[in-house]
Amino acid sequence: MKYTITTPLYYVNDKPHLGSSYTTIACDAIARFQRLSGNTVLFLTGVDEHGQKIERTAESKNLQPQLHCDEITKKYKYLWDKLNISYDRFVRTTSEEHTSLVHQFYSKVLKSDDVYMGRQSGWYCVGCEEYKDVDEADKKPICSIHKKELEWRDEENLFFKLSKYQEQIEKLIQIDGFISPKSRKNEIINFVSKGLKDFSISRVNLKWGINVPGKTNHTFYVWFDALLGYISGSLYDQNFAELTEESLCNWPANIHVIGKDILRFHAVYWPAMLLSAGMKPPLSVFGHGFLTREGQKMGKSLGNVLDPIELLEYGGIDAMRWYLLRDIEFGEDGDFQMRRFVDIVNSDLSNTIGNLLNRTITMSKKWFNDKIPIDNSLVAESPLKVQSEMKINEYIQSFKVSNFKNAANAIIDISNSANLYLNDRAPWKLIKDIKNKDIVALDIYSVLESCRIIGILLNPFVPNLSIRILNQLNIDSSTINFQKSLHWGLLDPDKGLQDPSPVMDKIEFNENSV
RNA sequence: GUCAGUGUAGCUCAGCCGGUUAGAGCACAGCAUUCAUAACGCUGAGGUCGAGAGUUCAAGUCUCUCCACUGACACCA
Repeated sequence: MKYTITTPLYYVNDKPHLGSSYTTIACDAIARFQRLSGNTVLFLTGVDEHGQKIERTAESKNLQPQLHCDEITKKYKYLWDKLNISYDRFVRTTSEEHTSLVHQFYSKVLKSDDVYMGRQSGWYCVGCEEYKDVDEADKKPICSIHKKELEWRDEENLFFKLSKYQEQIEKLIQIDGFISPKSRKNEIINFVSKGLKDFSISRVNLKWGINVPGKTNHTFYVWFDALLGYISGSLYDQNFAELTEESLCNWPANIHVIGKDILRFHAVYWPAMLLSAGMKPPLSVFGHGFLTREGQKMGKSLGNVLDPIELLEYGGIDAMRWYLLRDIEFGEDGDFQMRRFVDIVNSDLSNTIGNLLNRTITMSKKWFNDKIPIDNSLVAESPLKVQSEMKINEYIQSFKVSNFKNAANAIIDISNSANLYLNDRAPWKLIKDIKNKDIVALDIYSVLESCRIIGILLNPFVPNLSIRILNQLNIDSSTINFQKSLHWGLLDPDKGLQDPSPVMDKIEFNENSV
C-alpha cells in the first residue's frame, strides 16, 4: 500500500521555530510507523517562499527575495537533518518545476470555468496578507494583530468559484476521519454551512510570486501557489513537471498534517481547487494544536521563544522527540515546561526503559555468558508475552489515529511490566541455587524479548534510541518491520549481546539552560 | 458581541448513562535494595473536582448564573 503524508510547506518569513519542529516530528513518526507497517511512503515537506511579507522581509534585510529564501530554507533543511526527519521530498515553491505545475493546474481550473475577474477593495494588512473588516468611520485603521496601519487597496483580482463546490465540500467534510480532531471538524462544518464565498487567487502589483499566464502584473495569491506544492512534491520525476494522473505518485495524500490555524485552507479551499482541476482531494487533514511555554504564548515581544536548536543541544534529539510526542495530546494545545521535559524524559527513557535493558543484559552476561540456554517450547509461556501482545495492539491502534500519547504509553506499560516481572521473580536470588538455572534463563529471555519489542516500538518515536537499544541486543535495526518483528520469541539466544552501557543519559535540570 | 470547547492533586491528564472513603503517571517523602543509570520495587503525603445557586434520597458527573483560558465567526505561513 502507498501512503503519502505531508507537513505544511513552511513560510520562510523567519527561521524554523518549535512549532514547525513539532509538526515535522509528528509527521516523521507517522512516516516511520507507516514504513514499518509495510507501506510505501512518500513523506513530503518543504517551504512556501512567495508573498508580499517575504518580499518586504527581504527588502528590510537588504536582500534579494530569492537569497533571503535560500538562507531560510537552508536553516529548515539543517534542522530537519538534526532532528533525523526522514522526508523523501523537499518542495520549494520557487523552483521552476513548481512554477510550471502551477501554470498547468491553473489552466485546468480555467477549463472548468472556475475563474473570473472580480474586484476587491478594503483595508489590507501586509503582515496578515489579508483584508480586514474595520469600522467605516476609522480613517486610519490599525491591524489589531500587527499594530500597524492598514493600507487601502482597491484592485482587480482573479477569483476562484469556491461557491460552486458548496455541496461537494459539505459531503467531503462529513466523511468520518476526513478532519481531525473532531472538535475542529465541527468548526469547519459550521463554517461551510454558512455558505462558501469565492476567494481571490491573484494579487496585483506584487512581484514576488508566480505570474498568472495572460495577466501581466498579476501574481498568484500565496495560498493558491503554496497548496500546489503538495502536487509538485508528488511528481514521480521532480525535474519533469507534467500534470497528468500518471505523472504523480502516491496521490491523493493520505494525510496533511498542519497547525490548526490553516485548517480551513486544507479542508475546504484545497479540496475544492483539486476538484476543479479534476483531481482527487486528500483523504484526511489533521490540525494539531499550538505550543505555549511555561503557560505563556511564545513570541518575540515576550522574548520567550524556545529555539529548537537550543533545545536540541540541551536535551538531545531523543529527548526532544519523545517529550513532544509522548506528553502533548496531539490535536490539543500543549504547554512546554522545562521541568516536565526533564522529568518525563529521564523517567521514561533513562529509568524505566534504559535501566531495564541495562539490568537485564548485565544479568544475562553475568550468569549465562550471552548464551541463554532456553527451552524453546517454553518461550511462549511467558506472562510477559500475553501482555506485550495486548500492548502492541494498543500501540498500533493508537498510532493509526495519530494518538502518539497512547502509543507511547503502551511502550511504557510493557517496560513497567518487565521491570515488575524481574522484581517478582528475583532471578538474582534464584540463581544462587544452580538447580534454578533453567528457570532463570527463561525469565531473563522473556525480559530481553520485552526489550526487543520495546526497541522496535520506539523506532517511530525516537529512531536513534531505538537503534541503540537494538544494537545492544545484536539486532540489525535496518531489517525490522512490524509484521515480522513483533512476534514473541524471535530473539536468538545464541547470538549474544553487546556489553551493557546506558542507552540514555539523564538530562540534568537547569532552569536557565535554554 | 455571537457560537463552541476547556477548567479535577505541584505537573500532565482519566473519571461512561449521577450512587460507597475522587483515580493514574510524573514530581515529592519514607522503607527496602543491587541484577541495574542514587535506577527497579513497596508505602505514604498531596484535591472544599474554577465560583455560586438549583434539581435529587444522592452531583466532579444534570440545570442556571458568573469567572478564567482556548477556538470559530472568510481569504493569518
